[in-house]
Amino acid sequence: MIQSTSQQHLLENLTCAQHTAVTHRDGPLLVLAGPGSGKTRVITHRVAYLMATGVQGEHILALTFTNKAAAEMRSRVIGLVGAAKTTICTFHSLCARLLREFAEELSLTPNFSIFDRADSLAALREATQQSGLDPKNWPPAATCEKISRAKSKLLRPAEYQERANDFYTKQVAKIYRRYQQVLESNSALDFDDLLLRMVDALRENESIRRQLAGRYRYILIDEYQDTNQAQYVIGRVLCRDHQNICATGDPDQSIYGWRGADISNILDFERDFPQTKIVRLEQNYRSTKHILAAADRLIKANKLRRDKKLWTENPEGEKIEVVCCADGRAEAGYVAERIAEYVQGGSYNDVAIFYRVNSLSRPLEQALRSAGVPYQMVRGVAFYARKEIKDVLAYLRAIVNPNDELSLLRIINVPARKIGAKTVQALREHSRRSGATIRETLATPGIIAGLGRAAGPLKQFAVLLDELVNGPQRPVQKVLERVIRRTNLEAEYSTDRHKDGTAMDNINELISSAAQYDKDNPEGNLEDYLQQTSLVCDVDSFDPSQGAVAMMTLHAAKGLEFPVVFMVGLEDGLLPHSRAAENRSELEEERRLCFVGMTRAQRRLVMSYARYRQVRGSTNRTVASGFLAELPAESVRHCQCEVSAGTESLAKLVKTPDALLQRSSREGSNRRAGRSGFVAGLIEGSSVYHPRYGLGKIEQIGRFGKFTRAVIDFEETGPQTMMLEYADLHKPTSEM
DNA sequence: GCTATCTAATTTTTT
DNA sequence: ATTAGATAGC
Repeated sequence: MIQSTSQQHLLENLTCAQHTAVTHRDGPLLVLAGPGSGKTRVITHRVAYLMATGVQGEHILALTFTNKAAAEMRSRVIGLVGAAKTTICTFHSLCARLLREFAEELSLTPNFSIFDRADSLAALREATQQSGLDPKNWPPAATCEKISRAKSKLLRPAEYQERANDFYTKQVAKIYRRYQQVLESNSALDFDDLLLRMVDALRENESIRRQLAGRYRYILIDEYQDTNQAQYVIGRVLCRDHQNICATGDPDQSIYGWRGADISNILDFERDFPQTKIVRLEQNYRSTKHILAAADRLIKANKLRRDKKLWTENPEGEKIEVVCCADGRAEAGYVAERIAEYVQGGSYNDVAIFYRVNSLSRPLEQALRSAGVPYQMVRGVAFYARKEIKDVLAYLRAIVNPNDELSLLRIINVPARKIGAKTVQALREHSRRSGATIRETLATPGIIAGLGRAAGPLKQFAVLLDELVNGPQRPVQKVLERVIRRTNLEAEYSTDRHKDGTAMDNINELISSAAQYDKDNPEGNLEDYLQQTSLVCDVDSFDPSQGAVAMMTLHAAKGLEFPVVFMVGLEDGLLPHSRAAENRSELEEERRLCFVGMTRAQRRLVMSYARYRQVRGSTNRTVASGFLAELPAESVRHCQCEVSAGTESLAKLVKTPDALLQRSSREGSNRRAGRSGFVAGLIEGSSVYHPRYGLGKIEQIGRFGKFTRAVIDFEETGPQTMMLEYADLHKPTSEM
């Protein structure tokens, strides 16, 4: 076969197996790719190769699970072929986009809102009450999970109800039905609906299916082991005509079973798609021999799996370190110390810390902060979950989607404009009786006038909304600024004794992200912007170029790699998590999670556990994770973390202060509200030690809003005013 | 209607 | 330990 130079260039430096996967042209292809085996490279080169051999870019669809992965893939494809019209995105954003495109044929309103988890919970609370049940006995969070699982298995309320045998499930079915009505009346879809409605569209509307099958002639799906039933059907139906589906994944890295991911999708791929070409990528280019051998041994303990051999030609490297620490604080201090020592002012990018549950990040944050180690927490959703951000976005949603009552009711009294619960209740009652939306009721002077002293504020609110709706709708940045100014949110958040002023910082951050959006999407509009913000996830916010240590959950770590990895909290009940230890398949998923974490490491891997761990305030004795015992002894070095680092070692330097201050948390950007009131029994005259300013005496101490404000006279620098948070203070140990 | 204080419930992972 | 929701007092 004659190949052009550009094609040859694409195939350079590929191993035999990679070459096969890249050059496979038509028909189903399954790439079983072990960790660090060059999977992303295969996908991107395959896309480029398809294009080099005559496939139009716009006929290629590559689906990922996170926007981050999509962005990464897109930039790598662009690096190979230059600008491409290829669709590379997540399942959810593809569906959101297509549902808007075909809204009319699907009798959907194109400006539908996308409810995130918090919105869904609110809607569920509503649905539970409407079903005559008390949310106390039917917690929305639990119901939400049930419904989500049902949806990911394509079970509608009717089918779910049919299958409900016990009382509890029957009630959930009732709530489920109601919940769908609530979504419907808000013109809203939740995350699962995006997939579900797409499945419906593809199954029931042959013309849409045809169009899309013609548009997307080559389909690539990454992390196939994490697809759920709905995603499986979407992939399968889209390629029915041409069978050009390329799935990549690794059954050993399936960690989303709890979210409805069905591992049998990848295991049964050959059966679903006859004449599948299977390519196995087992050579690892990422990790040292010790790391890979240990991870491989661990995963071999899983019974429900097909064995494969992972191997590498990389050097042997250092042994894995398994560290036993006294408690969580000592563990965090140890990690911080080791990082500082490893990096030595060099590149913090190289280091990552993983944990099973988010709550473990707290002591780590404190330790890193006081050790002066820059860090970055991968928690994108947390930003969009903040009150002030949700408030501003709710205004946008109310503008775009007049049926979105959830958003409307959220902001009807934000900032406070004297429209209280009673008035809202009355308003809803009127709407319910007349069948009109709240928005319409708001525009009916006759009704408003009958609502007593709230009439004025309601009228003003209606006028405000109209103004916003009729104002310019782009660029998004301008719309945001207008909303913030006109609604007085700006005044509310900046001048007000609003916490510590972070609220306005966050809003400003939102505005600059909107500006970025406008830049990236010259054709963008509000709907699209809202869609993007609702579909961001944790990893999306991770920026490896920041020069900071990355901290994230094990789930968020998938797909990433770092030269140095710390895994903390290797304890029974935490890394196999207690909620997952009940049955074999859940335990095996925990083991896969551990496997995923370990295989992120390139050169160094440190796994630690603490003998005592604080859970919800109280300290408990722990047992080391059973997974540690499954690692091969010859690749592991056990060590003991002798003294708790940080606080206690500091204490030894000091004569006898009454309290130790951590480096002030107000300095960093990662602020967290502390506890109110006076702390640690500090009074005027108390002596304190601060890691930066040294010894000092409290001259004045008092309350400042939620915080304690102290003027401290330091021996070195003289008097300083400091805001103290509970989290910043420690009692020195007694034996000094 | 708003605010400050008390209480109960919570924590597995997330598109 | 932290936080959301409930309650009481302004």
